[in-house]
Amino acid sequence: MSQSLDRALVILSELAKDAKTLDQLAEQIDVHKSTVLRLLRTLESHHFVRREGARYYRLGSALFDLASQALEDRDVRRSSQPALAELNARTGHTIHLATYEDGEVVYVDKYEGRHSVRMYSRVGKRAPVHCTAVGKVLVAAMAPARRVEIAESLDYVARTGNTITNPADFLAELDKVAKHGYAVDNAEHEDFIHCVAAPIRGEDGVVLAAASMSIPKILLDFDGLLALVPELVAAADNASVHSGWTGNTERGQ
Amino acid sequence: MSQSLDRALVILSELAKDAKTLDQLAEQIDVHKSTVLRLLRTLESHHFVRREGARYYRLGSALFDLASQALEDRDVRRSSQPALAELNARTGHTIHLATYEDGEVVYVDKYEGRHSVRMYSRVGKRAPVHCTAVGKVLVAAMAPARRVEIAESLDYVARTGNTITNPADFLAELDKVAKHGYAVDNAEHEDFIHCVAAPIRGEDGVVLAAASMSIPKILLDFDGLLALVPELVAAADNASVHSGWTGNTERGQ
DNA sequence: GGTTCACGTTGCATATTACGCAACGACCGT
DNA sequence: ACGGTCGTTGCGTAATATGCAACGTGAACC
Repeated sequence: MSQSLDRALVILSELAKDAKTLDQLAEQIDVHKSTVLRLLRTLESHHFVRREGARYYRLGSALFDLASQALEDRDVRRSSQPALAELNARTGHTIHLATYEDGEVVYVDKYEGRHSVRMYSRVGKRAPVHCTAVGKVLVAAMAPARRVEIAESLDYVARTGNTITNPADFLAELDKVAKHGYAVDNAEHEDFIHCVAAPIRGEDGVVLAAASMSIPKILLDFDGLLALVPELVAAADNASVHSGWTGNTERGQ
Repeated sequence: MSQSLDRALVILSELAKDAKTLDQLAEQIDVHKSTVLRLLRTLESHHFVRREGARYYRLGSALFDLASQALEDRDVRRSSQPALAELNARTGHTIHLATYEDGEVVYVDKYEGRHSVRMYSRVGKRAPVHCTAVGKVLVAAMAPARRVEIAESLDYVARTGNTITNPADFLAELDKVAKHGYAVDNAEHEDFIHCVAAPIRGEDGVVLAAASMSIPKILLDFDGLLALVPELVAAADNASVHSGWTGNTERGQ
């Protein structure tokens, strides 16, 4: 809708990948150097980008200034922190905290695992709902009608051989998730990793977010993964309590 | 330089303070609603803002996506992490990691203290160099000529009764800092808080960043603060080693 | 249940604003 | 000293963002 703003935002995404020169940027987004220069100058004046030496541009400090304010808003993040940090410290596995945002999952927090297998995830990154444990948990928490609506609007990109690729299977999976109170991603997103996830609830039992543990398959087989479910659910419930959840703890099987 | 982009960036800062409605934003930045709406739509399409309900706008996930990428770039942050986290865990005090960026200090990382006295600082926030311990450390590390240049370009806003308010005093302070290898902020920035800071060095001894401990005066008097200097310096040196510093450990007194 | 706000939203005409161009200038390497 | 590679500038043009006024929509109130 606003061309120059749009271009500026594209520039920011480009710079996120790597520091770039004016010419490189101009070529990549296919606009004249002078235009890019003007945009960069405006961005720079607000500290959204900074120059490195004479030619390179990098993302600036305003980004993490705004980001840390934006994150403080997300109360789940803070209230879940102790429980998740503890789980991470005790198990040494990678923990993600995620929320649902129009058709996708957004990672709101991440606790790096000790066995640092490079995982392509990051706070702020988005991922599909159909092939992630957190995605399943979040959608499973919605009203049946909404589930169907979402299930039918998805893209079902097959990330691995195990990825669910049609609405019917996805809805069936969601039923299971809703019944059991946790979700599994059996290498449906990335080939060498499987995950379990559980919901974090706030007042009135509304699901605010989902917490997951991601473990390389080489490190733990599927049965071993399932054995971790109780620990994860316990941590998620603990986080729920700190997030305003007052529902009964003896959840019906 | 680019009006619409400029306005959009202002909108983002406004939203950082609090979620706002279209009308509120239009009034605050003094442009027509329809204009704001178009900007918001573009921002929304890139996930820089998100709608909350029908009327409220909030900062979106793209911000922390970019921010975490931007922060990963700043290697000091990662390499200093273990040493600073340890110091924070052991002492329970608030630790800041900061870098210098055109005339100001930028907080790159923060480890919250246990005695959670509300401090008005945040990752990404900027602060003046003349009244912060980290600022003194960073400027003191520069060549004498550059120090003078900076000292003369500063604003010297008096934040408290102790704030240094002229170039001569600031330069004298910098000499002391350079000589001792650490800096003190004796309630020069905020009335009830004093700090100590030390440099973190990389290859060739270049100062990459400064680490500081901030402590409420009620909790510890000035002598007590000074007594913490060795611990801080040790942690900073440790961080230096992990940041590529190979200089001699027996620094001349 | 109807009336009234308080918003968000749309289409359109205007000129302001951002655009691309081409020439300039700074810097670096040879 | 020369060529090349970038960043930078001024300018005329027209595309683009703007403000306006009218329209929807939802909630609140009587």
